[in-house]
Amino acid sequence: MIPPSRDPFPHGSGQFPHEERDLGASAGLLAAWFAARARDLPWRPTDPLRRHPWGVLVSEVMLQQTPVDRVIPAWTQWMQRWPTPADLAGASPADAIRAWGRLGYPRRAVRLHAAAVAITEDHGGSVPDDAASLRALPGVGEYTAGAVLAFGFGRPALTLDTNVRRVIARHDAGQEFPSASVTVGERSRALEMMPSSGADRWMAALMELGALVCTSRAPDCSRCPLARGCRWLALGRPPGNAPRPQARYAGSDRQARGALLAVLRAQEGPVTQRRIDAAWPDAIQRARALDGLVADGLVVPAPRGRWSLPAINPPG
DNA sequence: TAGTCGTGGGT
DNA sequence: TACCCAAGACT
Repeated sequence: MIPPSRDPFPHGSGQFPHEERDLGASAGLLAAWFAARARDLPWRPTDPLRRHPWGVLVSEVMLQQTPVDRVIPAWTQWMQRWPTPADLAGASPADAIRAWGRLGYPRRAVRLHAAAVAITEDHGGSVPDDAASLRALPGVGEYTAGAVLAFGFGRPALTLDTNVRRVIARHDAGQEFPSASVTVGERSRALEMMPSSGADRWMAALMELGALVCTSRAPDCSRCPLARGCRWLALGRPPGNAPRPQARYAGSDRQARGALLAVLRAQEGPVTQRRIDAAWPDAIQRARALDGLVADGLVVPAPRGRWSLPAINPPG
């Protein structure tokens, strides 16, 4: 059940006041803008016949909460080193964690490696092209599965990421921010608006618009191709339900984990407990962080009380 | 569902 | 200086 106050369309789509000019009706304007302004990102092949689902999957996992500018060089090196899922599956998780570098949220590297193993063992080395199989891969949720289907295979799949959801919330619902999580109403309305052909480009264009123009903090409505039909702009851009702020990072377990893992990444072999102890001052928090890293498969115990990145694929 | 999980650049 | 934010997934 959706709390009425969180649903951007509390009266249902049938009574939507601007239904005659929602985003679906502006697809042409959006397509023209995208053709002129889309960034040339390396995982976006200019030739639709040369789609690369593996490259798309790698990019989408890297882009989970990490800005595009930092993903580009990491993705390029990753794809040169592991051009197919089988190539990555043949490497160790430790190699993947080190190649992940400082993209952040390194559990994603472990999951991407595990996904490569699953693709190799269960799907003949080819990225699966159905939603259920994609969702079964480690680290692949609703958004990423849709993105692989749409951008990797050209299928008409929803990619309701934070950008798309923000553009829809503003343009169609007149609200500054979308709700905390995707609602069933959002899915159904987006499906209704999705064009019958070129749905993948429509999703990519909405995403690009949210990333470049309709940004979270400083939207530039003067450069927006959809400004004329934007309900939020027409209402005078009223402030809305701001998303919950992130937890403080300084002094957090996350920072402790990052400090410990940085030591493991920098050294080729196992690391002594002394080196671990020197990486974070608080012993209680340090132990908690190390436990978490082990639980996440980022660190494994080594002989003589030492610690290392997982050099061998875990069983299962 | 709300909390957890990195990192660095922008304001 | 302190936030704020970035193509989410998982529990």
